[in-house]
Amino acid sequence: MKKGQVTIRDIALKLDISISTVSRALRNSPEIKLETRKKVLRTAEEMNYSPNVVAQSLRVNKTKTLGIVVPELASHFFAANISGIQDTAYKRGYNVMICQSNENYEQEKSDIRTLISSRVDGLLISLSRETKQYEHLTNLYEKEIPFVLFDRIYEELPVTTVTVNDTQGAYQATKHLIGQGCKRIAFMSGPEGLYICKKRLDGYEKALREVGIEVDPQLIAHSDLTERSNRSLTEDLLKLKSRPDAIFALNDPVAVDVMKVLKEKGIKIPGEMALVGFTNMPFSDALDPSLTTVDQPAYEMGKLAANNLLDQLIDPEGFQPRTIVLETELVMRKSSQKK
Amino acid sequence: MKKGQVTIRDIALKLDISISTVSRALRNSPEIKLETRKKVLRTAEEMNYSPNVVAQSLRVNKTKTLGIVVPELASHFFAANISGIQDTAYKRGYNVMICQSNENYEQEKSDIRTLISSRVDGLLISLSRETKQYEHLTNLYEKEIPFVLFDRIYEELPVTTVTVNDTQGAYQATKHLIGQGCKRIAFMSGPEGLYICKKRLDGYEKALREVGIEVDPQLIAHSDLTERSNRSLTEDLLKLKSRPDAIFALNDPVAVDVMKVLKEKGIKIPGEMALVGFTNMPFSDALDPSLTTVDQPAYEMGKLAANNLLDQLIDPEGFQPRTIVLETELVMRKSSQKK
DNA sequence: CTGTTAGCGCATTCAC
DNA sequence: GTGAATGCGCTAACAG
Repeated sequence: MKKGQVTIRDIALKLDISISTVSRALRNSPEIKLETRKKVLRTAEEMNYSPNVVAQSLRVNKTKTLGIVVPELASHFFAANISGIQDTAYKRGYNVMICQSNENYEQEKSDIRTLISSRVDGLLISLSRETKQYEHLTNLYEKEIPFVLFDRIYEELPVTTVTVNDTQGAYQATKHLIGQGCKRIAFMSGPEGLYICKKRLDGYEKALREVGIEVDPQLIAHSDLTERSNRSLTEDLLKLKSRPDAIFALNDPVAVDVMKVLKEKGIKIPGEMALVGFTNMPFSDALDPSLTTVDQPAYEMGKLAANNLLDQLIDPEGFQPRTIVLETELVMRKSSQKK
Repeated sequence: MKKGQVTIRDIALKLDISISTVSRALRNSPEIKLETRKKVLRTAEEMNYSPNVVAQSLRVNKTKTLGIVVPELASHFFAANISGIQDTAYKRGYNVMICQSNENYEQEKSDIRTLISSRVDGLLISLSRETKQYEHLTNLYEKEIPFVLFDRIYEELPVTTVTVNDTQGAYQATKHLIGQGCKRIAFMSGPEGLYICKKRLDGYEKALREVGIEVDPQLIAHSDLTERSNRSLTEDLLKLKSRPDAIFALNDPVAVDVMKVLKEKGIKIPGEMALVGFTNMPFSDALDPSLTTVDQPAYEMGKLAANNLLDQLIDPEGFQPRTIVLETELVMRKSSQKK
């Protein structure tokens, strides 16, 4: 921040009028003579005036910035979320401040603390995979700091949440595999506590039960989502006496790791093993075979989350928490089509 | 931002001491009695005090936040850059405020204006592909607002820049293709004005000249980087009487589009057409054939850019602009190996 | 070691 | 329609 920045005081001095007049003129207050306003606007322009948002924020007790906490930035899904949030916020005159928890609970708490100190007007949060306690969220709630949860949510609080219909998506995927004639469908999941894992497991089980296939715990793997873990669990699945004929992966990155192992072992996809992912990340269509997956509208999620938070900020009284669930869509490609 | 936030005044009142003592205790000023400090810290904790960074910023004329302007958030390369910046900033006590220009010059200008209004202490900027004028940058420079350019840079200003050695990377890639026996190597580039396009073209040409291959303008395509453009230009290359036997793509996303067209046409990769990308994005190794590419250390770039900006902020006198060029590394995979 | 005072830049009463 | 005065929460002289 430069010291030399011009202030409304400088403008007032130059025009020999009062600070308050300048302030009013700049804010297009109706009580200012058109002439004066024009004069002020012009000299502001000339002097290259740029309002000090920090001072404004202190004065009006609002920063017009949203805080974002995501597990990770360099994941396409979250990047797309943030992109949606940022575009929306910008359009409505808000800035965004971003923190990543790096999937770490302590970091997540610290991020929230930092953003609160920065007095963001509201928060958009997607939980880390380590997060199993939620005092930091109840705390926010009690302090009446507006926040919205998205994707990796916590359900026990009356706040707005935005997710995709994870259960439905997993159901569609599993149903599709069944339709392809698969009998032993494995689910390569993530950490058991994670919201999306639970929901997707529900959908997976529902689809199986519906056609009378018993859920076999051996076919459900809980990866910690590292490539190492994804790979070794895939190998474990392959070692089963009664090997699966399909794998439904928690998300596309996991599916990619599974695919790599299958290819290395010379297992034909989808012939010997059908494969379905979740997310529809870019380039999932460029894999070979192209990856069947459940499309998750990440940008749209970010947009919705931001718009709902902003609505709440603008009209706190009229606010009612919403549970927004976006529908998913199965994108059928080659990795699962046996016919 | 909640009205109910406790201030140092509240703490002072409760402890019946002065505001400044509280302030000093909180900041671990050495002139405060240990006992008082402890007392203050404890009640601050009890009262759930969170310092008002806005007020601090106004007072000290520093916000401890960095502004970031990137063309796009949902691109892995920039997301990884930002991740590096964010981690680094956070470690050194800074926040980041992020804007995306969406590859639009006007938006880029507007983003910078917004961040300046927010009084960020410094900026990290990667230019949009539309940016062909640079007054907004010279303007920043004249105002003495510290900023660093990365990846998509402008060279005519004495500011710190961080890039990879684009020329060298392109040279390595082309050299490698030549080594594989390719005789007619096409370069699928992007907008001519873009820094990285110019630099990579240099490397490409250098490698060709070195072995006495004449640069054929027909083999150099300038895509606008949309899938549509990438595809149609690929098709154009295939229609040439003297068809290329290799394509070096500006980056991995372009390479993916090229690969799709080649596969659709049944052209063997690398047999009939070798292919090399640039970036080493995630999953470029999961493509089939796996993509030979030039690795670009995006996270590292962000880290370096942030650290250099922060150094400049902390010691403005001792500051000298640096031109930081990271070395690239050719990652040889299947899409280019004929032997 | 601690308290008093001033002021960062701005929006907003309250006067006139 | 405009100006003077006040204070947002905090830090930093200046006193003692």
